[in-house]
Amino acid sequence: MRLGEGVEWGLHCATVLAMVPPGMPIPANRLAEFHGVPPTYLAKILQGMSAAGLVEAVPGRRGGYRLARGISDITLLDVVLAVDGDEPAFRCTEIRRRGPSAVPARQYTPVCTIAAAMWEAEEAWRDSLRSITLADLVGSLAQAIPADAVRKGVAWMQEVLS
Amino acid sequence: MRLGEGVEWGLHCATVLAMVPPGMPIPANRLAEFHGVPPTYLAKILQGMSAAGLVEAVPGRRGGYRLARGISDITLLDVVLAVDGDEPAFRCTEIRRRGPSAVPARQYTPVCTIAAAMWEAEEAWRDSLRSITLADLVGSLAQAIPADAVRKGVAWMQEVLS
DNA sequence: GTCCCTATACTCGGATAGCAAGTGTCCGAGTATAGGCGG
DNA sequence: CCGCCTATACTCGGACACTTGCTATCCGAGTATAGGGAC
Repeated sequence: MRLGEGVEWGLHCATVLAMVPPGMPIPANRLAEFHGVPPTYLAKILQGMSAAGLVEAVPGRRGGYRLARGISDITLLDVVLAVDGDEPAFRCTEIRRRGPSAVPARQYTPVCTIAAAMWEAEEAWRDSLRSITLADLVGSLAQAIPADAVRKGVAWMQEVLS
Repeated sequence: MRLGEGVEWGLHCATVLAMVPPGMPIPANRLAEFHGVPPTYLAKILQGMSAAGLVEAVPGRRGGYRLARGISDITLLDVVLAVDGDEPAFRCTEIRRRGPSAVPARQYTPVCTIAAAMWEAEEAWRDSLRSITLADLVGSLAQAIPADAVRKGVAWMQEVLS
């Protein structure tokens, strides 16, 4: 199982957007520089988050991206699904109905037992991600980020957005 | 997030191996026919399960694959990790240490807060899969599989393995 | 001094290549079996 | 009739193509801003 590389970027960008003054848009270019990632590809990630209604794009000169909802109304699951897609990880192709033991379709249970177990596990994963909001993350990070890093980050932001 | 196609096949094969008389080897070719999947690719999947110590390969004429452990000692997580690999889905590339806010490495917490949250969710997923054994699956399937399908499957097995 | 207009520079958005990994396939090495042969 | 030997057919295992989707990039459409000019 593999999660796209962009998920990490999307999460970090959402965190940054949750830390700056609310309503203040930040260009994708600046977010890319801030994280040291390819600007053009990060733009694609942010487009996905915009399409999912997580962030809203502000066009024009002083434009950029800003959160579309409050930091308590955005969960980690929202970001992950927006970036990576909301298709289930386990794909059931109903192979139980194929081969020499196949019987008419109406005799089968609606969902395959194996698939049910796999999807239940996925639901546990989703529940865990759903239980953490950007607000929680900001709270934890306030303790975790080195003071010097905060200082340098704030200074850089104020400089490039002047 | 996407799980490989072979995971489904591996799970169904493990289930079949858990239902036949213990110690009885079944060739990969028969398992492929039984499930209606490409034989050559399924062989690759079973090789992975063999390398992981889940099933053991019996060479020679009446050979095939059989479970290497009791059906109560094999969990869904074992099968999934054997087929799909045990790398974590979320890959942290430590982008927090890059860009203009970077500070010396010793000032950072050992693990990124975001990565910790993601990995905790993965652990919930693993816990859910770990809690279900092949024995549990066999018990559930005994109720779920149509009686006609069982009859046809057993008859086919006895015929091709004669 | 104030208002309006225009040109600009910057932003997002979608369409376009490159590449790695999953998907699918093949052939060779090895072994238990089945049959035949000799005793 | 019994035991041994050989040839066979079947098995797994690893090495080899192909396709999908992730990764990365570019250029065009649209807009808020900044400056200049007119009143």
